Amino acid sequence: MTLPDSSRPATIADVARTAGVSRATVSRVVNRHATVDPRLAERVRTAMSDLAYRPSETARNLSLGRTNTVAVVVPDLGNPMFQAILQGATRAAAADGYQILVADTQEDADAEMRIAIDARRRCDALLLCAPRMDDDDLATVLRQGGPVALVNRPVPETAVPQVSMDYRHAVGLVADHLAELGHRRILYLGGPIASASNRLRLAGLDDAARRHAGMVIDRREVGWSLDAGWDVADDVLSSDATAVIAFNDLVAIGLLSRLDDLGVPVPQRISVVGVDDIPFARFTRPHLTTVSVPQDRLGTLAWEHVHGALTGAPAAEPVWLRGELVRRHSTGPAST
Amino acid sequence: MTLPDSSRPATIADVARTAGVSRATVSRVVNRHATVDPRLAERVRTAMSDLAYRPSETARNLSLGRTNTVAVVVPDLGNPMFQAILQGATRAAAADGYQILVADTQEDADAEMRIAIDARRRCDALLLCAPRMDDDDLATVLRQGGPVALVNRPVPETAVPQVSMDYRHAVGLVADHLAELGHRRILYLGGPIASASNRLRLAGLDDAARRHAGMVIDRREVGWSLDAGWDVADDVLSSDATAVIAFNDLVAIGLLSRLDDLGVPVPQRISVVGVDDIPFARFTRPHLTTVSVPQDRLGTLAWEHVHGALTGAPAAEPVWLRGELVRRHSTGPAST
DNA sequence: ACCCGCGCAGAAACCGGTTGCTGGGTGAGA
DNA sequence: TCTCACCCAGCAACCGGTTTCTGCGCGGGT
Repeated sequence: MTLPDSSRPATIADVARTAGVSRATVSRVVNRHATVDPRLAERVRTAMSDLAYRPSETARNLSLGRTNTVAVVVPDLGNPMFQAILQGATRAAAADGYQILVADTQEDADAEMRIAIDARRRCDALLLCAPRMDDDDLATVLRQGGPVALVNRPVPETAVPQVSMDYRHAVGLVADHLAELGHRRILYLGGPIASASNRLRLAGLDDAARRHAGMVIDRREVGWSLDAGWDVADDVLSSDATAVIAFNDLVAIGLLSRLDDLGVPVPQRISVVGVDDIPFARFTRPHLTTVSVPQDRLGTLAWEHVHGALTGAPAAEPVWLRGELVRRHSTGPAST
Repeated sequence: MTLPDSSRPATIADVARTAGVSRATVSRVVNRHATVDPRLAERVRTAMSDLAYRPSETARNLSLGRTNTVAVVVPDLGNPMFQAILQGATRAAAADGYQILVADTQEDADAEMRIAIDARRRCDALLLCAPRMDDDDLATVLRQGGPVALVNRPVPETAVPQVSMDYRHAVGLVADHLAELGHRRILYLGGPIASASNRLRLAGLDDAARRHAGMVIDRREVGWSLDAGWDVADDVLSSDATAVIAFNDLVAIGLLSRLDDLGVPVPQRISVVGVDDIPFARFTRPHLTTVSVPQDRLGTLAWEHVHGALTGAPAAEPVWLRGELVRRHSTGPAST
């Protein structure tokens, strides 16, 4: 009997030879298939541990036509929103025995399709987070086949699983809150114009303007980051708005910080409200009024949809998640 | 000629049959190997695009014995530190044509070894971030073979690539800064006692106490989160410390927020300093004095080490990254 | 005693690529 | 014109598993 070279990882053939059985039998023992004679099984097991045998994932991927891996494609790994989704998806997938391949498109809408298709080829399914690509490209990706779930990118077809935050509703909540406090001149600091979630927010603002007579909502496009909020502070002060709705908590926090530096009292002079309720929102000065957005739920739900599709469950209906207003201290009665 | 079933993705055999050549030739065309007759190559290329052929990654993984994928194992995907490392590694790896498989051990030191070995089996290399496992388990993982890089977990063997933040040095910087401001009674709010980076900080504190006559550094174990900082505020105030060194910026920010709520003036009554210089540190009230830690550089460097190992470069020496003091407004002269 | 059926293990095909080796065809040189 | 060499494409083996199918052996029933 030729001893297997100990420098090379043991293969199923090594185990079979050592145990004096066929590869098929080793495979059956490993996968607890069918019935194998207990004594044979025992011989196989000792051979496996003697050789420190670990089945090759690569080989079984090919043989089974399945990788137990799912790709998550995000526009920017530095964005807390996508970090939360990634975390939710990773943990949920791990509980079902799946691994996550992560791809960061770095906000490049053109590269996005290529990256998504590439990632898809090594994985059983695809989780697209707020894809920036246009509808045509998205359709191309969907046509590649294999289960795909969309997060925060609603599309008309209901056949593809989708999970989205209802930002339209969320923005409505904060607008109503501000209206109740007597605000009529409101400034919206928008995020990436191309993003679907920004369009939803804009729709929510339109709804609100319709609901509340006399409400005027001016708009600026600033971005989604702390710095964006900081940079826009002077602009905000030179407007006649009594309240600001920020694209998200990051923008709101950046703005709050700058206003504080300038000695502007919030909410007495101006009210500021965010969206997302990220952990930091509770630790600002003043504490930020915002809308809770269960971001990790987005990831978890998206995983459940994909997992359902992988296990042959019927296609799930699109899901819209709604947040709740979190009243803290950055909003107050209108100053005039 | 039997038409390939269009519902099933085309394989290399389908392309070969359609183009009237052997699979070997198709493979050579795809990989631009050797010289292929231009007319044949053209026939193959049209066949490929007709059939929308995409080579199976799974199959080439098996054939080439390589997956072009690297596993990143982190204790907690919710921790900004690891998010930054992951981002750095992902982008650097993508630039070299590699993908990242991410695994979250959820701070479970026992499961960590299993997760790491599992992830390793599907990947070409392993990036372990601040592993919580003990030295024996770590040695077991390293013994599995394949390139491994350690981030923020120094080990004596220099053979294994490692990249670590020099928290010992960082803590020394803030301690010196506080000493200069006249502080002698200092409170350290420590993180997870098991973590290597906490031990480094403790060593840094010992160094500092030795350097500065009369300096007394008391210690509390509180954790690493915003809430941890918030919860410990009363305890801090009841101590006689004039300055606090927080485990990281999160703890510092949580503490600052609570102190602000309590009306405690910072830095007049007490100085607070963090470590990491996360983006939020610039937006607190008062702006947080801290030590810059290029967290994404950790990820980038770790990738470079792993990539070097994968391409047969000689083992790189362990790297220690040093930060710089970032003076902002949460520190001031000692109050007594 | 003979036959049938069943249970278990192995032979072999398969997953979809890559690659060493071989042989045929062509061109050049003598 | 004959020979030799070289270039290119195909055959077949291989990567390391899984699974179908087959055949052997044993037990029970008549």
